[in-house]
Amino acid sequence: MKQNGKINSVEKALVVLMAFSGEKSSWGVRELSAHLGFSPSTIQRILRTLKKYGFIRQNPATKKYSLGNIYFSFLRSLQDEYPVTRLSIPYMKRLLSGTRETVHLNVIDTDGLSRICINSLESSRELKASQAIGTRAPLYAGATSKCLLAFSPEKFIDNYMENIKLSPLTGNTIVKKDQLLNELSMIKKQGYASSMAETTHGLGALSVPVFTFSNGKSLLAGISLAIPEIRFNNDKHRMLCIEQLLFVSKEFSRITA
Amino acid sequence: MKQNGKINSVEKALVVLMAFSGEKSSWGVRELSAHLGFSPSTIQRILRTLKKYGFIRQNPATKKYSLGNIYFSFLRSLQDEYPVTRLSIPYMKRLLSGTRETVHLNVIDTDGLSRICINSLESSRELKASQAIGTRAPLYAGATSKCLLAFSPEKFIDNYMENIKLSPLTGNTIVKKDQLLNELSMIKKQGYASSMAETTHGLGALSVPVFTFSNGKSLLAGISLAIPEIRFNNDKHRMLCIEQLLFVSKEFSRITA
DNA sequence: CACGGTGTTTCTTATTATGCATCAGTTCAT
DNA sequence: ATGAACTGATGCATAATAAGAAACACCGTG
Repeated sequence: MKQNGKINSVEKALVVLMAFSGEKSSWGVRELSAHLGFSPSTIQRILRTLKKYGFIRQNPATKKYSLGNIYFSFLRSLQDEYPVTRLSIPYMKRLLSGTRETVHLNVIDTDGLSRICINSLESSRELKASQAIGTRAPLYAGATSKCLLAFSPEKFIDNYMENIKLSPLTGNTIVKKDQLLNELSMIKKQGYASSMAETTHGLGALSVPVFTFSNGKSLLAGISLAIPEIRFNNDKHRMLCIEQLLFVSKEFSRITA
Repeated sequence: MKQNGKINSVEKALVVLMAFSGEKSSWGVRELSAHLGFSPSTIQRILRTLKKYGFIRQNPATKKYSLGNIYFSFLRSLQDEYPVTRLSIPYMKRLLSGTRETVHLNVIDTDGLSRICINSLESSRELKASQAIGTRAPLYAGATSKCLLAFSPEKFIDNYMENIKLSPLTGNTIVKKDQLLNELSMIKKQGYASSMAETTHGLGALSVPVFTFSNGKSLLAGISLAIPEIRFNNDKHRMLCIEQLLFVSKEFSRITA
């Protein structure tokens, strides 16, 4: 995780901050110093500043640092940023009770290269897919990604396809561009996207788009079901899921029309 | 909002970042410069760096800056920080369906001076209280705050009472320390806290504590119902709410025992 | 009691953040 | 059209400050 190249103090602070978003949520000064390759004194000073503003906290007993409460304040503003989060809640609930599968809401990330999960309702079944808020995946793999891509403006798709390299995440990931383009046009025709184990082994997914019509039709987000393979392969169950998704996709558009 | 006194570059970046968590979620360079009192070039450079790491985004059309998607990644770590978030979900759902009032989960903030809302399920009624995630309130006003304070360790309460000044938020806010102390001991006796319009006009609240027993009994969070005055004054409804809260408080403690 | 481990601080130097002035667009009223 | 008044973005010289080595203070432990 060593950083190389010139990097200014603000960047260092952000890198330090991001270290708390990964697998490890609690760090000591020297530990983090070793991990990031900045000197302990630098790390210590950055941590002190971050602490001062509530971005991280320090356990008084163990002296270790972990994430602070300030992020809860940002969440509220993010929901302003994505009104779709609020609007989609009733539909997601209906899907959860109607299919008993994990429902999640995704948007194309600002980078234009990945989708990011911005809301999730988990199935109450014993065997279920989990899809945590904040999860990212490349925009070419998985039903949700393909769905978002398929219903994006043509020039976005063209630009994306030109610049992307399709590296496989599993054996099922689509790696040929013409195959992906074919899939996209099919998705657009049938109104939903489907995938099996394109990002994660044993996990299938179904996804539909939701639109806004405030100034011209434009894609807001994708609503998806994440379904364990064993249930995904049950044709009757999968059909039921697809039906409900298509219904939600249509209903949602009525609201935002 | 002018900043005075010495402030280093990292601090400036954090102040800039925090400007996006408030009422205004979208800023231009000079606009933010005027608001914070930093020079436009400084603001511009900080914004560029924040953008580079995904903390903020820039609208390509309007050139304005707003919050980025990175915060969703922090959410997962925050849930590690507060396992109570996950644990309390089924109980909160039960309360919502049982009372049809807005349910929210709160913890004492790191500063030891306020409570912060870390989860919320909104009532589906037409007239309802809203309690957004990230909301803060001083630890002396409102049912939730009083509840959290009442069930904190004695030395914490003592220290708090010594240093705090009770400024009224509404006409109903408790401003006398001995009166507050009396309330606290009563809350501890009856197992729940109650308030009417102590922080917001027309809004009542009921709150119970949830504990962990992992190493000695200690307060984890407060679960609360936010209830519009008209329904709060209905004795039968209020009693029902209190009953259900007390039940949840007891049940939760069985889980963490 | 010394050792190895924390987090934290001091101090000097060299790095780098700063703000002025300027550039490069956009918008809008003339 | 044209120019004025915005906007965001940047090059440059200088002054402010971030950085790193080393030391300090503290805490358990062998």
